[in-house]
Amino acid sequence: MLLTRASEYALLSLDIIRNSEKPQGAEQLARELSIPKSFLAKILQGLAKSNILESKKGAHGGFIMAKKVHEISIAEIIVAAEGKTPAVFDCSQYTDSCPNSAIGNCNISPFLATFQNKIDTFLQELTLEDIFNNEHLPSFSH
Amino acid sequence: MLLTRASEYALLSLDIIRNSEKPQGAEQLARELSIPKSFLAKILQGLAKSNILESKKGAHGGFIMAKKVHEISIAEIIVAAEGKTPAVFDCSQYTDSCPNSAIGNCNISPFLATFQNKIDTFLQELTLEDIFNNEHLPSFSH
DNA sequence: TACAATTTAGAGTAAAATAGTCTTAATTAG
DNA sequence: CTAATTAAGACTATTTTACTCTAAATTGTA
Repeated sequence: MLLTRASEYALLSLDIIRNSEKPQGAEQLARELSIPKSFLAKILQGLAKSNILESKKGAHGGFIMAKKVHEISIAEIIVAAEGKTPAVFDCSQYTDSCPNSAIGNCNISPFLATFQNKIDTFLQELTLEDIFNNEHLPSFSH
Repeated sequence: MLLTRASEYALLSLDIIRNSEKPQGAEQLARELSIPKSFLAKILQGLAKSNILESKKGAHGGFIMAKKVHEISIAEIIVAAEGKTPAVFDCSQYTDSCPNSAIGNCNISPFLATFQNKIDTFLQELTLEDIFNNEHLPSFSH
């Protein structure tokens, strides 16, 4: 799978946070979404580090949006949640077992690069605002 | 990652087989590509079952193309190699831990469906002929 | 000022997926 | 008949995913 639960939880959390006035705590969000609190806390930390969320420590603390929803791309959310760009196939991970030692330069590299680029572009052009407003999802008919 | 080594090995093997007159054996292909023979054999079996390759048993046996390269989509190669369609994120795998028990029907479902459909379409429209001929790779500029 | 509620950081763990291996059986050209 | 090959399926090792746990730092409020 291209995405893991980290991205799922990040997006579901952001959907709640964007609609809240007060800071939302990890525990509260975890309860509302029925997902593990410790795991969610880690993910929210990542979103805060990436300046998608702003965190408030201490009593009545929690997380609020650090930017407006139309200023946040889905790409940056996923990168923050996953800790890396979601890859179609990462040759560089297999440096010592690449057939022909042709990393990034074999016969299937152009295809992989095109495919990866297509995904990157799609995710960069979509904002957090778009995905909760179906009409704004880009069509894929052409 | 969306794809595993199975798809990589399948595509690299098909690139050799499509350019060969004689049936190519698993051992021969594995040597040429410097990849594990037993693993490759499994992948080639899958391609044969999916009617992408034709297998010839016995002495001087091996694999030849079962169809023309322009009749084989990249989608069907990947499905045959991976044993399933490559998924962006498969909710149905988490039936008993879906936040809100809203499988396929939560707030991020429309986004996931659109994303998945985009990938499916891209792979279905590409043929084995296309990917080794860079000029035919669809542009991603628009 | 003390305390309770919170985030932060980092190490640790269990389950699942990936990337293989190995063995035995079936088939077939020569 | 035999050597070369694919087919099938069980098995194993490594890596990734999906968490948990603990201790420390921060901060609003009594």
